[in-house]
Formats: sequence, C-alpha cells, structure tokens
Amino acid sequence: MEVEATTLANKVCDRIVKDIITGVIAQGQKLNEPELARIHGISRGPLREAMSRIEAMRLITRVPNVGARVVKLSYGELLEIYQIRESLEGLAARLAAQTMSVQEKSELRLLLTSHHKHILDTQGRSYFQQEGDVDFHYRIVHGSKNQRLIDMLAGDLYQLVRMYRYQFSLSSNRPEQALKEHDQICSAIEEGDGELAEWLMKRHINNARNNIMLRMQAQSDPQLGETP
Amino acid sequence: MEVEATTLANKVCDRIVKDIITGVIAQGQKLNEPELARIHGISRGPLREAMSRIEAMRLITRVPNVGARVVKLSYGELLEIYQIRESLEGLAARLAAQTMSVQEKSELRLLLTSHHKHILDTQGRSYFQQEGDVDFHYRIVHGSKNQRLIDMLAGDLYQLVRMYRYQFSLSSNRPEQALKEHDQICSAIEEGDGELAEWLMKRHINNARNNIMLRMQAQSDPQLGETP
DNA sequence: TGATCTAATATTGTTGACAATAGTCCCAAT
DNA sequence: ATTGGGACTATTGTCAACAATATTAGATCA
Repeated sequence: MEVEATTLANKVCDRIVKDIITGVIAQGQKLNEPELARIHGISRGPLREAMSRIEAMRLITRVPNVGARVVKLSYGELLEIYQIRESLEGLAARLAAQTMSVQEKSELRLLLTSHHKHILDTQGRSYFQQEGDVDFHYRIVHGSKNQRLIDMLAGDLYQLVRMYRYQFSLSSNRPEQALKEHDQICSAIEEGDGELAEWLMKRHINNARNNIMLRMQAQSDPQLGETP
Repeated sequence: MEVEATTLANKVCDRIVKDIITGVIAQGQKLNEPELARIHGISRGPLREAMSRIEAMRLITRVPNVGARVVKLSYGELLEIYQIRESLEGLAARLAAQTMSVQEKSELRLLLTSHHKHILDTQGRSYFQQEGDVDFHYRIVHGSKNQRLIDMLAGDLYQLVRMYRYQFSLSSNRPEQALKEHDQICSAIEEGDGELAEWLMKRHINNARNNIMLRMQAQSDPQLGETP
C-alpha cells in the first residue's frame, strides 16, 4: 500500500480550492496570508506556494504588494467558458469515440443507467445530478487519451464549472433532456462514430449555454437597463 | 509614466521560462534550487514561487521531495498540442471574424503584407518567419475577445510551441503555402465570415500537423521499429 | 563479484524573522 | 467642511537557518 507522498502546500492548496469552489470563501473576498496560514496551521511559505497554484488555475487573482482576491464570477465569463468547452469537449468526444476501450465504453454506459435510475428516484431534481453530469463529461475527456486536453479540462475548467454551479445554483432544469443527450453521445461513442459524437457533444454543450443565457436575461431583466 | 510594479519571483520566472524555451536549460534537465537561486541572485523563497508558476504552465514537472525537471519534448505531445490548437484556434478565428474592429482587421492585413515582403527578401527561409507566424495567430486569438481563450493559447500553449520550434528546429518548410493560408484566413475575417474563417484555420493547423507527422516519420524510420 | 544494508551527504520542505510596500487615520491648513 | 500631508499600522515580499526526505558512497556479507 503505497502512501502518496505530498507536501503541506499541496494539501492546503486542495483545501483552499475546495473552500473557494463551495463558497466557504466568498467570491471577491480578500485572502489574508497570516490569517489563512494560521487557519490551516502552516507558515506563510507553503501557503504562498499553494496560492501560486490556485492563481494558476485562475481561482484567485493576485496584485503584487497588494494581495490576492477570489475571482468574481460573472455570466460573461461563464459563457466564455462554455464556448471553450464546446470546442474542446467536442474534440474530446471525437477522440474518445476513436480510442476508448471496450471496457471504458461499457463503464460509461453503466454510469448512464445509474443516472437514469437516480433521476427517476428523485423525480429529476437533485444535487447529485450535477456531479453526475461532471462525471459523464469527465470520463469522456479521459477517454480521449490526450493528456494535455485532459489536464486543461479536468484540471482547471471543470473546477470553475463546479464553482459556478455551487454559487449560481445552476442546477440543470432539464435533467431528462440532458440525460437523453448523454445517451445519444454515448451511443455514438459506442459505435465509434467520432464525427457524430463530436457534433452531438457540441450541440449538448451549446444547449446548456443557451440555457444559461436565458437564465441570465431573466435575472437581469427586472432591473431593466443600467444606463438610461 | 507608470512603472509596472513587480516582484523578484515574477522577474526570475520570466527569465527561467525564456531559458527553458530557448534551450539554455536543456529538456529533461534537473533544476537545482540553491544553484538556480544563486545564479539569479535571489533566495529560494521567491525562486520556488517562480517554479510553481512554471510548473503550472507545464514547462517543468515537480515530484515532492525529489525535485523539478524540465519537461521532455516528444512528437506525441506536439501532436496533442496541435489537436488542441486546431480546435481552439478554429474557435478563435470564428469569434475574431465576428468581433474584430476595423482597425484590428487592417492591422492584421498590414502584418501579412510585411510577412510577404520578408519572405520575398529572404527567399522563404528565415528564423523571423517563425515568430511572424506566432504573431499572426496571436493577433487572431486576441481578436476573439474571449479572455480565457486568450490566456489558454497565448499564455501557455504558444510558449510550448515556441519551445518546440527552437529545439526541434521546426521551421516551416512551406512558408509560401503558409502565407497563402494566412491570407485566406485574413480575407474571411475581413468579410466577417466566421464559419469560413474557422474552417480555414482548422485546415491550416491540420496542415501544419501533417507536416510534423511527416517529419516525425522521416526521423524515426531509420531506426526501423523499436520492438520486433 | 555482486548485492544489501548503513552512514554520510545533498536537496527539498518548512519556519520565523526582517524589509519594503500599501493602506489608514489623524491633524492641520485653506 | 474638505483636502493634503505625514505618521502609524497592517500586509506582502524576501531572506537565512532548521527539519525532513532522498540520494549516494562505502562497507560488509554471501
């Protein structure tokens, strides 16, 4: 049983990232180094290293001699992310269809059936659905076997997406529809039809993006115009 | 005249990145912290922060308690990068065609004419051609106005591409062809034809990728098969 | 001769103190 | 009353020493 060697900076990095994503540390909040170090029981050295990493995944922004703040989420940024996801996950789906092993494909199908069951059980509304969605996309990305693609998506972007879901309460209000789209994508992958898988995935993410834009309008309409 | 405030870690980070890209620090080489710190005249604290950042842009890999090494370049990784570039820069070209200002478009065209002149002058073979190519792509990416896309491409991927060009001497052996493709892309952008710009950009990068694969085969063929 | 254990060395991880910069608060002057 | 300046505080940036881990070299035994 090999115990994974790690460092204080790593562990604290993970904890802080989790706190940021779940909103324990609010967006836009200033990060005070001595305070954070005290909270996590380490000194400022490793803490600063952890913060460098968190900065690299763009969860915080740092200004020299001033300090670090948690990023402020906006619908605009979220749309940017979804544009990129559409492109990259389309690619991932195509590659996955071409290179996934039989075992990987059957595991993906298994995941979908369990999601289906879960949606029926909870009548289509549950927190778990969100993480399930991430799972599905996560597996396809890994199925692409393109390590850099995997790192870009699973490493950074999905963290952001999870953060938005937590804090904008972006639970999909169309779980059945999403599941159906997942099912189509899965079928295309099973059949090794890369082109179709890519097309379906892009449409799937574009649908989600449109969904976000609708919500965005609904939320900004009541205030009706910021400048007369 | 506002002097940009910065930190030792930042400055040293830039210098080390440059050394890695240009091969002053060879691929696969171990990075010794005390030695590096001495060379750059700083202590290990800021140096380690710089290294964290360099790790984040995947120019080095770190193992806890063991140390950091410069990444080893491989054709496989390069192909991975080009797959991603094809996807993302296709997107960037489409967005650029839709959102670039008149001024940006004319500057892009100006850049191309200067490239054309330069190719004629040097009869199609020069180091500058490489950086010129980066310039062209760089501008289109910025024209997309998608800040996250800009960061992903200009921040990390292009650094890698430049590193490969330096160390694999990947000078394009088809500068006239590349210029022609650039010209087509530029025209599509000028006309605001996003779909065409995307398609052309994807084909352009795919061509470059095929070019790399050819060279890769030519280089590995002589050894003929690693396992009988 | 070769392998394995052990001690010595080098390198990385961590800490607390010091220096430099930015933010604040209070006071005075118009 | 408001604005400008200056001292004070808080926070970030940097350093050098210490602790923990990995690597290396040498010695011992089969």
